[in-house]
Amino acid sequence: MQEPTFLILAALAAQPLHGYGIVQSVLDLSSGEVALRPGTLYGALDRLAEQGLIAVDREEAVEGRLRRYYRLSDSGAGALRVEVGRLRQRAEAAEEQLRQRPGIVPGLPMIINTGGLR
Amino acid sequence: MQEPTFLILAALAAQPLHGYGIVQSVLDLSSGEVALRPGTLYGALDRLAEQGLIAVDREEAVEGRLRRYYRLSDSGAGALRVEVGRLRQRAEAAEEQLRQRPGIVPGLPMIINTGGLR
DNA sequence: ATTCCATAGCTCGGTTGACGATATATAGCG
DNA sequence: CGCTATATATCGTCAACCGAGCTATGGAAT
Repeated sequence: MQEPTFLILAALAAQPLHGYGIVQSVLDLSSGEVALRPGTLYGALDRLAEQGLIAVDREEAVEGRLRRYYRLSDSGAGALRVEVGRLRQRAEAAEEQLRQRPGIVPGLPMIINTGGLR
Repeated sequence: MQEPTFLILAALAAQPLHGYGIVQSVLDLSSGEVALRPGTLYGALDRLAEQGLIAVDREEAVEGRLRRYYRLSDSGAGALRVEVGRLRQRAEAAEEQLRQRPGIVPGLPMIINTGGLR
């Protein structure tokens, strides 16, 4: 699961949202780092609905415009929880590796002949 | 950055490794979940070297077979640290959303007429 | 008045990156 | 003799993300 997909599920975890609301929520959840493009959003929404991780909650007509609300399904919440665990585990493993990373080895002290002695 | 790429960088963080060694290390780091295929590995290795995140450390000839060791560059280590931070933040944000998730609402108590009164 | 921005939805084509399959080659084990 | 492990590499496919573009309304700014 990629980042946009993960964040869409996360956005829907708290409450049902319509497309534009998801974009706003994801922007918020990602500290402004992830701005979902329409292609990404609707592609993911179709895919996730097909997989049963999300479902259409309801459709509202507000001022002539249609608002389609999506809701996270129970299996979607499960998938999200699994993914959160993965992220945690990966982050920890990587940090442990970085801790073992050899830093700048000082080596033998360097003696520079400045030509001062003659 | 996707999971395989992230794990390759993580594997190289502790010490230089050759291709097959990376596969073993990634398997270990991911609790046995991620088994890198050759296509993924060598594709990623080429890409990461091109981006300057990794570099060829040395080449050894062991029993006629070539072993090409890769090493994480400083910018690669930086990229990995940034990514670890991202993962942490995403996991936390998603968990907070899940905490806000409405559970099973009990609703009004159900009164069932069993037909016992008459 | 007109332009711009925010809200709100959607389609299409391109690119990236992961994946599966396949190939090659050696060593060791059963 | 075949299987497994070690070791590297290529090819074609596919999923997913991205950018660009389109339609539409309402309010604010120019």
